[in-house]
Amino acid sequence: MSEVRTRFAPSPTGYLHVGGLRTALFTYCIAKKAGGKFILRIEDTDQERYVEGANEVIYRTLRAVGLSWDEGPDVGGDYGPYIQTERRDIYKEYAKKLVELGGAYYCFCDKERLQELKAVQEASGVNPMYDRHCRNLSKEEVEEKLAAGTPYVIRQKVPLDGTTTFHDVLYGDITVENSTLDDQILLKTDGLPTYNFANVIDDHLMGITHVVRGNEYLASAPKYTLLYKSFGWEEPVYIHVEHIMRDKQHKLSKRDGDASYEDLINKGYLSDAIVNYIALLGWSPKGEREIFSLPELIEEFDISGLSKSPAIFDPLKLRAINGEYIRALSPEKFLEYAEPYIRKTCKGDFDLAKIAALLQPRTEVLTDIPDQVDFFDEMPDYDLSLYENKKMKTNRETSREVLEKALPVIENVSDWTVDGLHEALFGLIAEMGVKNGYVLWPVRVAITGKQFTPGGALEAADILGKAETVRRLRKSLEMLR
RNA sequence: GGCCCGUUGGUCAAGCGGCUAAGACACCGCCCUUUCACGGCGGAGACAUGAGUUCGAUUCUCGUACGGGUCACCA
Repeated sequence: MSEVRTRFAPSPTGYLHVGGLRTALFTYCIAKKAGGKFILRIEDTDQERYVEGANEVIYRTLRAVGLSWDEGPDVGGDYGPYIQTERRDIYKEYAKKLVELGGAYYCFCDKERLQELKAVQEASGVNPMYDRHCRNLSKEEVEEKLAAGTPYVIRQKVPLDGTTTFHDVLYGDITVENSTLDDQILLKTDGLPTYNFANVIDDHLMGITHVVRGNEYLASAPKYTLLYKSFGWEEPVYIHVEHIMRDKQHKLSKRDGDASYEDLINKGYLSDAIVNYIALLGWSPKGEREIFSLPELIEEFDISGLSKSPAIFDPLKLRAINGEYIRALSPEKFLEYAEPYIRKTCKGDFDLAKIAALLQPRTEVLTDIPDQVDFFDEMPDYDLSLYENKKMKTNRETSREVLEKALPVIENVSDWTVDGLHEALFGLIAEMGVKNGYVLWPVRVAITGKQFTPGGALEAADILGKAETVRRLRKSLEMLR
């Protein structure tokens, strides 16, 4: 059996949609699991949509997630070039060959005629299709127009009757009537191929064995099958994957602002978590585990786990998975990720490692961080009602009393560590014969000014330092008096 | 509209003729606990629908409904 070769073939739009990324991921896994090759090909035959620097976005993203390609534009390979605009002569050659083989023909209809035709067809409720006006031009007529320099396209010569069947791994055999198939354009006036032609030529020439692509190509797949037949080529294995949706009705789209890999990174998600999550959309592993690194994904991946129905992208689930990844990070690594976010609201000279340690179990996405650490630089103005806590049995009165007792105790702490503070305050708690929260709640409120904080009174005091802690306690006590 | 495809809890999903129909996220409750988290335990919640095949259908077939895709010199 020959080597498995798969390809990811994005068009450079300057934007890598998570749906595309997921397709790339599945494609990559299929190749790697089989010990095969993963190829990157850039489909840039639409010159009007050319976007400067778009290829770099693709390279950068795939590298960031670890999908390394064995062959591609920047790394080369035996089947290049890997950018379609650099292959235009190849397509032309094969288009002409197809004409000779009887699978295609020259068409000289201009866009105006086509537009009128379409308008008429639509008006009469007929499915818009090319009327095959040029399908039966004589060889002489064609030569003549060609010689005269008439602009032309090359169209596929679809059989007038009969059916075409193609096979998809997930959907099985799908059969359609040839009469429903249009004589689609293969080679455009500008000499470049359409996707419909280029993908067939390239996949064949590049020895692609498995084609993974979005479900939107399902409808045109029979036309590709016909093309392979005309050339006498063997078809690759097809795997059409369903879309990732925003909700039941709409695909996840650019305008939602979280449809690209980079959008997600900017929202504070970790690369590995994104990959892990999107793998779970439309695919499910055999067991119950759902956290997988890329190598584990390759190991675990199986086409039979792919789903035929669309999956709705659930940001909440991504958050949860991201949280798992964050918690699994080493403290050092987490600090590295967290520091820029901490620094957004906490500029002071604090022990960031300690802050990060408190943050790590409380962070699902990195962007959760700034709001959690905004009290370190300066205590926010807070409402005294914060001292009222039913469960702790505290109110403003009890808090004032407690703080009055706690202040001297805290001022006396010489070992300013969580342990030292623990010893001192728990001493007071024991002495007073009250519950921990009765003392610790008001202390925490008094030095943080917040209802919720990462860590408790001891941790906050430890990080704030003695001088600042005492200053805040005094200030809060003033407010309570 | 024609053609193609899909439909298991709110979401992702397992299931491949016989199960009390997994699991995860979210939700609710309890425990842990100095807040919030983390962690632990428990709970509620689903086979779109109608026929047929069968001793037996979530699973097979057909219809219906709903949803999606596609009908470009875009990919």
